[in-house]
Amino acid sequence: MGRAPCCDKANVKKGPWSPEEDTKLKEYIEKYGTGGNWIALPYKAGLRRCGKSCRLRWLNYLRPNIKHGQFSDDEDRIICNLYASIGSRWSIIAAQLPGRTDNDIKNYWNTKLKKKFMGIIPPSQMKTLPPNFQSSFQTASTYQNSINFYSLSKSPHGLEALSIPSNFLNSDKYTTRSTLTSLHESQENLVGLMHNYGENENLLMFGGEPSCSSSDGSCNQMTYNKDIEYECNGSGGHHGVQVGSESYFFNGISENQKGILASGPVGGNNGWTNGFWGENPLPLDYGLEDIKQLVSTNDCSNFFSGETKTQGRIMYF
DNA sequence: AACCATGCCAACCGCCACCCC
DNA sequence: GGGGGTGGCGGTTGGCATGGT
Repeated sequence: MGRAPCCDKANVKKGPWSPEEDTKLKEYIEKYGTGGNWIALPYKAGLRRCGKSCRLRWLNYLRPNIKHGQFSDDEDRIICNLYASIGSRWSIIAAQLPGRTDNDIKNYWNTKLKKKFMGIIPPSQMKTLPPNFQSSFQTASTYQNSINFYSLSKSPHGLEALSIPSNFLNSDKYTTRSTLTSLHESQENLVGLMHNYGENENLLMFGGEPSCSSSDGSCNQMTYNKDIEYECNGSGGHHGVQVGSESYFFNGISENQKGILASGPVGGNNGWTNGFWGENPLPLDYGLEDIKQLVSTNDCSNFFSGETKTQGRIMYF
């Protein structure tokens, strides 16, 4: 026996709202409020709509001070920063943008921002890449100037922004726009460097054989797997942790902003790492306190809801 | 002009957490 | 304590608009 529906599906109207329905709903809520019960509201307001539909219509369109239309550069930046930090928690992101709804931001991200910051590699550059990486990889060649690593961890430090010095990178490796290997090696160096941060449980690990996977066959997303073994610093001091196969997603390329956002499982269930590095990385300067609070109140092993916990992600900005 | 592909966004669906009885 | 009802959320879909061939 399935779950009881929230309304009588046979007798409710679906689809776009008419101006008359909008007026009815708006007038009712302005006069009586929601009464804390959306399910009963449509009946009281004389609407043949599901309560959930009324709620959505009010929250996303009818309520006062809703902002529609063009997103500003500031809003873009905030969305990207927060997405980089907390993922697709649209309601939390929307809370940082007065007048914007989670649905609006979600649509905006999915239709525009994602493409803006995770664009497809131009065909001219694709030729320069090894076949396996074509349409997946722009290479790390332009990211060498500085590295910033933002970590989210379960450590007592909570959220930390770690600046990694530019001389960390071997510029020879990083200035050749060639293969995944150079990036791979640099990333392994990064792991070593992160390792040196001592108390943190945070580590970032890359490696192994790339493979292309994409639901639409366009191959603009690549999964990168490897059986790996590495050490991390746990709360009890240094100890070795062996980890099985790990996957990272490479989600496209952008010419506009250079950098990488990465996240991945660390030490089994011991932590979760999420980071961004690159040239002129977006400053993580907005909503940091909010994020800190989120981190402090959330189990970071579940921080990326909906993600397979054994998988990580990489995105290009 | 007609057809097709793509973009966009409002709305829906289903899951889950929370609250109250 | 637990079970049902509800709200909230994120993912997905459907249909209209626009652009390209």
